[in-house]
Amino acid sequence: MIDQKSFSAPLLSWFADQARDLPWRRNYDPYQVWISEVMLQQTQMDRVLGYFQRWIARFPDVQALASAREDAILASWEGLGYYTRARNLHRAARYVVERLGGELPQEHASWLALPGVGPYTAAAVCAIAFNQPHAVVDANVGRVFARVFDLDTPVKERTARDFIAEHALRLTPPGQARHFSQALMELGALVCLPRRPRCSFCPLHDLCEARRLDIVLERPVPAKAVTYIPIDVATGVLMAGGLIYIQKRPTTGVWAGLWEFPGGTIEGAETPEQTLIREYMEETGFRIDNLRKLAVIRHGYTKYRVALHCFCCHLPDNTPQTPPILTAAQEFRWVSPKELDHFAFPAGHRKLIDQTFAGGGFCTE
DNA sequence: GAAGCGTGGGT
DNA sequence: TACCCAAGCTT
Repeated sequence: MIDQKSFSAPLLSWFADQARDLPWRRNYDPYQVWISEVMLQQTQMDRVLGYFQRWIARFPDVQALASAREDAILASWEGLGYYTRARNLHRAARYVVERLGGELPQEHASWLALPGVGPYTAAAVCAIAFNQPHAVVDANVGRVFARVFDLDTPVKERTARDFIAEHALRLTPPGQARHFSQALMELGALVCLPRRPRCSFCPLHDLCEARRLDIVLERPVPAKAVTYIPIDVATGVLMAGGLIYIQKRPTTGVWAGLWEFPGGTIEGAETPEQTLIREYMEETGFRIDNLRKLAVIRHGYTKYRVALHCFCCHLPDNTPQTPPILTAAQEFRWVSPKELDHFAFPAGHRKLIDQTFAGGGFCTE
């Protein structure tokens, strides 16, 4: 079995040389480490950096986050996806301020108790911010270990997970948890890549069993493939008097708490226009007319691949602007095109906004 | 354990 | 184009 020093020494040396200069690595402020870890869940570094800088400027510490409004938090998160993460950050910050005297915990178990903090994030924050030894196992580390130890089952399965966690902890040198845990993830992100591994640059080259057997691309063993479901959806920008109707989604489910234009899935033999008229009636009680096609926007979320059929639409003359019913939203507003920037929208709807109102407003009649 | 929860970039 | 991929958590 590989011993601690022969594994960690070349890895730490590589990390000291190759680690990226990331904002939270300047002083390892626990708040910044926490935010970065949550932002990085299920996404990649390049995508996060801009969001992180804007977030820290706007919510520089846990007190600022706790006292922020949820709409402002979601607006700062718009485009990152998995919006429950942002709502849980808000809940956790309020808990820390109200129950923990505004001090972030330093105990692994206390972190685990915060909303949105699971096994990975609790271990990562304690290792990276406080230099405590924990097994910090993300998808990168899973891939590195699957290759170095030639694991022949998917890394998400129990036996492989337990093996990886056990050895990640065993191989952590005393007093080096901060650097060791990051080095493993950094190696997975920069060298031990999924499809184009750069084995000739790898500090673990001589230890790697998959490399020795020349089966690096066969590790890790893939989990069951996801099947995607194509759907057609209709949505419409309702205009009246230069203002736009928007509504806030429920507190649970997909895009919880985000704002959107009404619409829904095209059923059976419906045309997109028929769907939109039906959905407006079901969701708001508005009887829309004068539909005009704007665009078809393609995007995906979770297991769905969406063709979003977009319209501009209006209300008949003398229609009251308060929706008679509101079955798919917490609240509604009429806003100017400029004000749309202050609300968080799902990515598909934001694309629609960018296309429709680029250059000062097209659909304003 | 499985499913729900987003998004954009790479190949 | 059509996949595949990513520093996970919750229910």
